[in-house]
Amino acid sequence: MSPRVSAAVARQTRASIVARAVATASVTGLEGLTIGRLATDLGISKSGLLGHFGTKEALQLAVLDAAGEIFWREVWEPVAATPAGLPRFRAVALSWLSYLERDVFPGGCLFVTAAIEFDDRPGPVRDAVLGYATRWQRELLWQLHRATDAGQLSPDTDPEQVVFELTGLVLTTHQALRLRRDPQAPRRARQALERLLAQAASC
Amino acid sequence: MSPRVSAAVARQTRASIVARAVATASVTGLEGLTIGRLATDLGISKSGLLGHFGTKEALQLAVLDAAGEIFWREVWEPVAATPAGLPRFRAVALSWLSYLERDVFPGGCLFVTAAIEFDDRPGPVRDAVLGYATRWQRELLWQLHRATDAGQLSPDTDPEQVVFELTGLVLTTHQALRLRRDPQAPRRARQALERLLAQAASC
DNA sequence: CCTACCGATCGGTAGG
DNA sequence: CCTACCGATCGGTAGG
Repeated sequence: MSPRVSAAVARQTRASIVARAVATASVTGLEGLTIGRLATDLGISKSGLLGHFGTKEALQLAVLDAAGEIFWREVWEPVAATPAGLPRFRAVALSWLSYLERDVFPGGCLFVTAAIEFDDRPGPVRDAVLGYATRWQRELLWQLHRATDAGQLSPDTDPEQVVFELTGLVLTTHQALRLRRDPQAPRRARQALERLLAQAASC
Repeated sequence: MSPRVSAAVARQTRASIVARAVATASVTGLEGLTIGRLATDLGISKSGLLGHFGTKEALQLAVLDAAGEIFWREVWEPVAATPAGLPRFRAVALSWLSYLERDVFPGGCLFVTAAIEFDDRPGPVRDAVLGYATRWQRELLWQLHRATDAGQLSPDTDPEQVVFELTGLVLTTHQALRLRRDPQAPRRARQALERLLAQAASC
């Protein structure tokens, strides 16, 4: 028996579901996603939609996966050619802030939202969110280690401290842009970033 | 005819509902609150609970109000006697971090959660969250202005920048404590705070 | 990918 | 007339 639609069409349908779900979840959160609403938006049935994932949790994991790919493409890839070490770290940090400014997701960064939503809910979604955050942090730490190895930053620099503070600048920028609608935030963040790097260069 | 229960008992019932809702909402978010679940937890009926507020939105606003009082009591009051200006600003900042560390709410700071949850949902709840955030920011700005007036910080200091960065330290500490379960976060935040203040003192 | 349902629960309101 | 609650149910929707 052949399936009613080809595997290629099914893949395309699944991709369109995930794309729509990523946009929706950035506004409502991953828990705020509902199968029925999403199906109606896409003009398909609930069961037709759910058939691609099995459970709502599997859909949430697929959304995180797709959001991760978008994040990588929008933040990392534009600066991947920058020389490794301090130049690349600065470029990535600025790219991260630019990504917030460009409203890549309609409701702000999906990972910022998901981290708050699932920090107290053990399970595969929390594990996935933590996994993405950890991998991103490791990427940043790696560039900082290369920067200290190359003498671009002081050997006294604590890379974890720098990443901790950069994450704070991103989170406060996110809040200022989305809650306060304050367009000055990225400028403030860039200013703080330069002080942070200057400090790390010469302490 | 007299009411079946006294106004005093009613007030007490309402207070116990709000207290429970604050704790629940810090974990599930303000939208994750449900009348039925809350009523069951408290051993009362849904309609008995809802009679105190009228709508779920009114309950959410009551929860924010109660959380604001707790925040004020836990963060501001312990340091209210500190001399105004820089000493009080530093004390408040440390108190804010200590409040995160002490797990005053079981699911982390309710305002951090609510800000993410409602930043894209216009309405009275968003307005209230923004209002609390703005008042808190003004309180911090006021101490910084007194600090510059008293010569405790350089006249070149940009108070809004300092509050922006302090907020970032609080948010990254919140994420590190709750998502990563990293107990080192408050120490990192205090370290960054001292550098931030030292910079503002002598630029 | 559909229609047709399930057990349950949603926010909110009826009369008593 | 008021309040604070009850058991039951309103119209709809949840995940499956």
